[in-house]
Amino acid sequence: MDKKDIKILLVDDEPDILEIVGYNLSAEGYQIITAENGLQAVKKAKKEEPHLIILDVMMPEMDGIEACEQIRKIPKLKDTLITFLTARGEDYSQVAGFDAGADDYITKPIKPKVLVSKVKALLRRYKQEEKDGMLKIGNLVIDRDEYKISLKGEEIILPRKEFELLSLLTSKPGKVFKRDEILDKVWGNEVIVGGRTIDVHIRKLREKIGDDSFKTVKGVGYKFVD
Amino acid sequence: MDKKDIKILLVDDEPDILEIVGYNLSAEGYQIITAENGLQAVKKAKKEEPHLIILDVMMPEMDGIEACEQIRKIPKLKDTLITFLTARGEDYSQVAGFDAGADDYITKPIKPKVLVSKVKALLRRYKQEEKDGMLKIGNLVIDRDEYKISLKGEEIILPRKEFELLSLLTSKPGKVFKRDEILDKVWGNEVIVGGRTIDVHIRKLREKIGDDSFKTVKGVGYKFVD
DNA sequence: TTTCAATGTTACCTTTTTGTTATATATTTT
DNA sequence: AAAATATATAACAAAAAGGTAACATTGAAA
Repeated sequence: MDKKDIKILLVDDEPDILEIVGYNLSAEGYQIITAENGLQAVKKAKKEEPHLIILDVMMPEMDGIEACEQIRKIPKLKDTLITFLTARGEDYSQVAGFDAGADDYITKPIKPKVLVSKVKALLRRYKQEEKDGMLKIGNLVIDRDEYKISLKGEEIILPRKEFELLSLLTSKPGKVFKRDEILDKVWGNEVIVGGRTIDVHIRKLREKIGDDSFKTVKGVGYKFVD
Repeated sequence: MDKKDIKILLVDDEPDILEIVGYNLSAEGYQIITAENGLQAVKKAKKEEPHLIILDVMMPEMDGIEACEQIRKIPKLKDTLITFLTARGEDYSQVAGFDAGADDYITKPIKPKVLVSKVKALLRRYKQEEKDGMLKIGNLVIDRDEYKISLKGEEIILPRKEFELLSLLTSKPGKVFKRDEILDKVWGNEVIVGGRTIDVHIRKLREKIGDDSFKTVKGVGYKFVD
């Protein structure tokens, strides 16, 4: 993911802080959104789905700790990183913050260089965790990052379409994926392909992975089974 | 199976890790057992037969990989789930881990939320519940996602029309569905089919699911009963 | 009880859907 | 640009599903 695609939500009631922090992070190329209190923060987080939220602990309306807890309750934001801004020495904030589900904290007064490097570090971790695309099903290991699979330890490189098809089907073993759904997810709605295209790709997967792993549900679609 | 009946064996040489991971999993309601090295792990695994083993890769005495291999050799632990704890970026560990028979891995540093959700995901297989498209009626389970049903645990694959007919009738057990209604919902209004079509499909369902489940209401239609 | 319309049953036919192979057309790599 | 690799399609084969006709059976009303 590119830096310019990363959204950071900045929450503080002091405009000065918003500005200085915002400026420094913008300069790094991140997309910045701001909020002035916890309530606003929760709303904006839900709407914008930022990758990282920098939350001041002390704020009117709703403090950072509570905002953090609220945000953590929103399922789609479960992987969002949250870091607190706390005054130095406020030990309590740090502990409470971690309990509330924070990933890091930054102490005031803010030093731009420290801030930027912490943010970078956090997002690096985030990126890496996003890359944990390894999936094991039976004797099949699928590495979504490297576009390769291994079957009983044997590495197999699949062409893109085949890989994506496999990837889709294995994302929910047992579930029947309708032809429409497969076309949509693997080929994209816009592309119009012939009626036998999916079948042919399924056949290739069957050759490589094993016949029994792919079940046809006539009139509906295909499913992957363990 | 209830959460409190699920045993997890935690293996790490660092007490801190044992504590934090143990704490989080206990809080979820799992039974926790610990070991401090591979040797101990193998012994305890044999004795306690845990459902899941969380193994650190790097340990004194016997590392996680070897412990895993040993455990996999014990027949009664064939179905035990094993997940590794590895330092981030240790690609080798991951591959080796899967080869040794691991089911998943968790990267350090450990994020409690990630840990808990991974554990839950792994253990989901022990619990049948938690699926939306599932409908249970007596000894019949209808899985709309997988387009299959199971009768007394026996899996049956139904052709589409039969499945849809069954699906319709079971959507309101006891309710009589008029022939018109059935035609409309299963065949679609546009399609014109002969007068015996529904009957034939009902017959097929009766053959597969059981005669008594489908009652004829003469002059009206059919209903499904428990 | 008899009647008759509604439903059950069977075997068979038709249509639909999928599988398979060969071939054409991109696309990428060298 | 040539070669190698991917992807799509066409055309046919195979299989499964769906539908129907013809007859049997049922059960409620006369």
